[in-house]
Order: sequence, then structure tokens, then C-alpha cells
Amino acid sequence: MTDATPLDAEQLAAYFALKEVGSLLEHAVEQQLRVDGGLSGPQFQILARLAGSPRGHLRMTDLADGLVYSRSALTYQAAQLENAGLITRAPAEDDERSTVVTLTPGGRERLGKVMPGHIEVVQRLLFDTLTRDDIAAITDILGRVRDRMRTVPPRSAAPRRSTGARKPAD
Amino acid sequence: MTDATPLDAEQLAAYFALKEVGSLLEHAVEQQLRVDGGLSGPQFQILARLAGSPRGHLRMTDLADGLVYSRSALTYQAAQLENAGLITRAPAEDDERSTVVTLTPGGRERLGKVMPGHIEVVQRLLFDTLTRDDIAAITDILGRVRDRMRTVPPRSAAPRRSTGARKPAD
DNA sequence: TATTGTTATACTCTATAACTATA
DNA sequence: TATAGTTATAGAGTATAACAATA
Repeated sequence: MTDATPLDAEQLAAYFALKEVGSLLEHAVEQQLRVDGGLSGPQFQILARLAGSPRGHLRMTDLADGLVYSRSALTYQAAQLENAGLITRAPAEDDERSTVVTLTPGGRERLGKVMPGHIEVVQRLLFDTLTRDDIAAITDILGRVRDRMRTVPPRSAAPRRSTGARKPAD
Repeated sequence: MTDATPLDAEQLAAYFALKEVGSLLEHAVEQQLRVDGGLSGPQFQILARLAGSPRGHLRMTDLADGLVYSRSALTYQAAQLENAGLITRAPAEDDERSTVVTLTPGGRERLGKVMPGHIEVVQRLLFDTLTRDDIAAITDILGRVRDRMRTVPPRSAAPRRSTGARKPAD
């Protein structure tokens, strides 16, 4: 049990680099979004996806796909955005169970207000350091990883219920 | 500030891939840590850094360096770990202001209990998809990005002791 | 019965600012 | 005065489970 082949030094380096860059970037971006437009990361993501959709509206389920959060978390964020007047929610016409989320003009405006700073941060933090080749490499490699992650079973198959001594966290 | 050159398609693809992989990986890892050992991501990070240090102890300041969180967040997590018996805290001998954090045997054990699963997840999610060349490329590219991120002044420009403040204020 | 979404609840985590104490 | 760390507070975000409504 204790002898799962450890990650070698190069894997570790790659893993840590990925983790750190992801964290720092996320942190910087979230701060910018909050300062420039009072948006959290998840909220920005929702608005951006709506703006990127053909008619500026998507169902909750569409929004949920590809998000890391739970349904209730999405509902919570949608409520925040609705209260702020940035989106509207209405039952779908073809399927009354569904909720159609629509970007309001105010939402679009907010997005426009925040995007320049967003782009600036990502430019400065990420792309100022990268050549075109770097970018291509990252896209290729991480794109593959992402596709794989979306496919791989979420680790219920791992037979790891060994010790049985569930330490009470006290 | 209204005319920031937008990111081109390739930059966007790279940015999204990075963001998504980072999120998915973090999410999967945190779930594993919680299930296998009742640890949160930050808690695991603290334990791991202590285990990786020469004598299994570091000052709070050492732990704070390189972390994205605030000092109070670190204090909170340290308190959690101390209550769980995984670390101890004691004033430093040479400088009574400092707190020395030490990994307990229990903490080391907990880490050992969690590591196999951790490694397994990272292996399966990340490295099963990557060639040695991929890994080298990621380490090189993201390593450079990370170094740069650590250097670049934060956007909201706190007064820095060094010269070269890029933008006085927003 | 299955799917879509919301709500109620409880919890974890975080940041800010005020505070203590040492240097 | 500056540094190391803690605490008090207050808020944001999340997951789980129960729930309602529609298919």
C-alpha cells in the first residue's frame, strides 16, 4: 500500500509548476474581476459563456456542463447574477423543467467593463513570457490532458479501503 | 483602458486549457485528500512542505512564502492541523516572535496514508497522457511563467521599495 | 421513474483590521 | 518602528440532501 510508484523528479517539477501557475493566475484574475467589476470567478465564467453563446442564453444544464461546481452552487451564483441584474431566468418554452438563463444588456455591459483588465492581466502574467511555439505546445499538451480528464472514470474503481481505522478528526 | 488588444484565438485556447486542467486537477486531488485522509488542499500542502523540509519544521513565515493565502488563513489552517494532532506550534528559540511549526509522527503518518492515492490521481489524470517530452516542455514553459509571475508587480500596485513602479494607480 | 432546478442547512475557508509581543 | 503571528468578525462559496415540478 505504501509503495505506489512515486512521481519522479521531473513529474514532480511539472506537477508543481502547473499547480502554482494555475493558482497564481486564478488568484490574480479573481482579484482583477472583483476590483474592476465586482465579479467572482464563477460569476465571470457564467457571463462569459453566455456572451459566447449564439443568442446570449443557455439552460442551467448547459451552463453546468463543463463546470466544476455542483448544481446548487450554480443556482447560487445565478441568483447572485440575477439579483445584480446581469442575467434573467425564465422557464424554457419547450421543456418547462428547464430554466433559460439570458444575459441582460447590463450583464453585457459589465462584461465589457471587466474584459480589458482581464485580458491585460492574462497578457502580462501569462503571455508576455510565452512564444508562439510555447502557446502552441501548451494548447496541444494541456488540451489532450483536458480531454482525457473529462473521460477518465472518477476514481470509484480504486480499491483503497484498506486500514478501516477511520481516524476521528477529533 | 478600453482598447486592450484582445487575446487571439490561440492564446484563448491555451488560457482555457490551462484554466480547465488546473481546476479539474485541483478538484480531483482535493476530493481524494478529503476522502482518504480528511485533509483539505491547503492542509496537505502545509504537511507536505513540512515533510520536505530538513528537520520537519518550519516557521510560519517560511510556510507563508510561496503560498497564495493570507497570513490569517495560514494561522487558521495551522490551528486545524494542530487540533488534529498533525503538527505542533512553539515559539522559536532564537526569535521569540516566530512560531516554529513541527510535523508530529501522526502528521507524518497521515501524510503517508494519503500519498499513494494522491500520486495515483495525479498519475492517472495527468501523466498517463503525457510523454517525457511533454513533461519536459510543461516544466520548462510553466516554470518560466511561474518565475515571471513571482516577479511581476501585482496590478493594484502596492507601494514597492524597488524602483520601476509600472503604473502609479489604477 | 427520471430529469431539471431550487431550497434549507451546515460547514469550510478566506480576507481585513485590530491586536499582542518581540526585535 | 517594523516584524511575526493571532484573533475577531464578517462574508462568500460550496456540498448534501430533501424537495417540487415536469417529462
